[in-house]
Amino acid sequence: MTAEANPEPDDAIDVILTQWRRERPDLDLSAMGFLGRLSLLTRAVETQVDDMLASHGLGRGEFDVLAALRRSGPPYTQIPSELSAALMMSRAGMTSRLDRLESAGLLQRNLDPADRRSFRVTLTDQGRAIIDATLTDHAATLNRLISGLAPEDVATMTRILRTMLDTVT
Amino acid sequence: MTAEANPEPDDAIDVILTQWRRERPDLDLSAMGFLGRLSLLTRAVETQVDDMLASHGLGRGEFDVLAALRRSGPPYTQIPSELSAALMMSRAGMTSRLDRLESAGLLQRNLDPADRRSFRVTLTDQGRAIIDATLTDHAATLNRLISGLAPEDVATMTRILRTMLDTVT
DNA sequence: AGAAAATAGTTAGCAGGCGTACTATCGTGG
DNA sequence: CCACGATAGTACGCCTGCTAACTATTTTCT
Repeated sequence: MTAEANPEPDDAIDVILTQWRRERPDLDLSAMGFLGRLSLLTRAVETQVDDMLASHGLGRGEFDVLAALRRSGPPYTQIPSELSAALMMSRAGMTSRLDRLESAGLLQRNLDPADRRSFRVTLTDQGRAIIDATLTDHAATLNRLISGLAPEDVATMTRILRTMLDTVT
Repeated sequence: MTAEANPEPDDAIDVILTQWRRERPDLDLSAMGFLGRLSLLTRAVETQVDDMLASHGLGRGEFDVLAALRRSGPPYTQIPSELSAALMMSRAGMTSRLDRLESAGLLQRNLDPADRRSFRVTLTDQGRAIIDATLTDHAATLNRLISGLAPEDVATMTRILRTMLDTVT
């Protein structure tokens, strides 16, 4: 590999693909480069988001719960099953997230007058303040992460990702 | 939203973005749709890969270790620190992965003649057989996941992902 | 109406990461 | 040449997710 002024130099994934070509020339690697980079990028994005959230005292799980309540609009109330379904996680996991957030004073569990098996989970004023501040920072962080991309590339990616999500799910 | 024959109907992310526009019209959401779909897609891909790996009796962590050893070529040997660095994880986590894989008989830890602090981790014949069979299935799974995409879309995505990885990392 | 099935939430125990602290060994600057 | 900082691996305890099992309640079906 002695290319001069190669516009796309080898990255970590290229190195791995070269190894596979040598060791397993029978494999069709056409998807591996794409999906490997997808995975690496998601990991990098999540790391940066997690750092930003940590500066607001939140973990990603907690942030997701507060954001789901916030975007549902006033009175910022959902029941635990709705939240676990919206965030694609187990109800047991939601129980412990809610425990943490309630201990931190960011939300309340009140009795559900319509269903005595359930609760009404509501943002406190403090929770509302924290999620609103964090969201401002969050949007800025995400925008910074894509700032190196041409706007048409963002549009293209969005279109393709939408297609893939449709077929994969 | 009463568009007829909309070529791109609303998906889960569109619904969320609509909520944010109503609740937080001050936020610049241009990155959120893109990165939200990126995250969802990665999650979907990982779920499918994990299911495939489970049918070979492997977790993703174990698979990654075996694959790193396999693609390093004969004699399929690395030291634990190399592996933890290559897989971007802590050495403590690598210790427990290696414990599991050694108990399962898929690799061996031998003394490193050159450095008595370290070990030489090597695939066993059984480990070699399992990773080779799993890799065949893995490549097929990844190719199936992108089978709904036009080849030029795969190339476009790869180019953009490469750019982003460069800037984000 | 009443039995049976479904649903809501929690608890308990397991899994697999991480950071920290520790021991053993290596390498290097005086 | 040897003391001391860096490095390799590990044990320990914590965190946060999961599944399974359980109780309480609601819904459905006959």
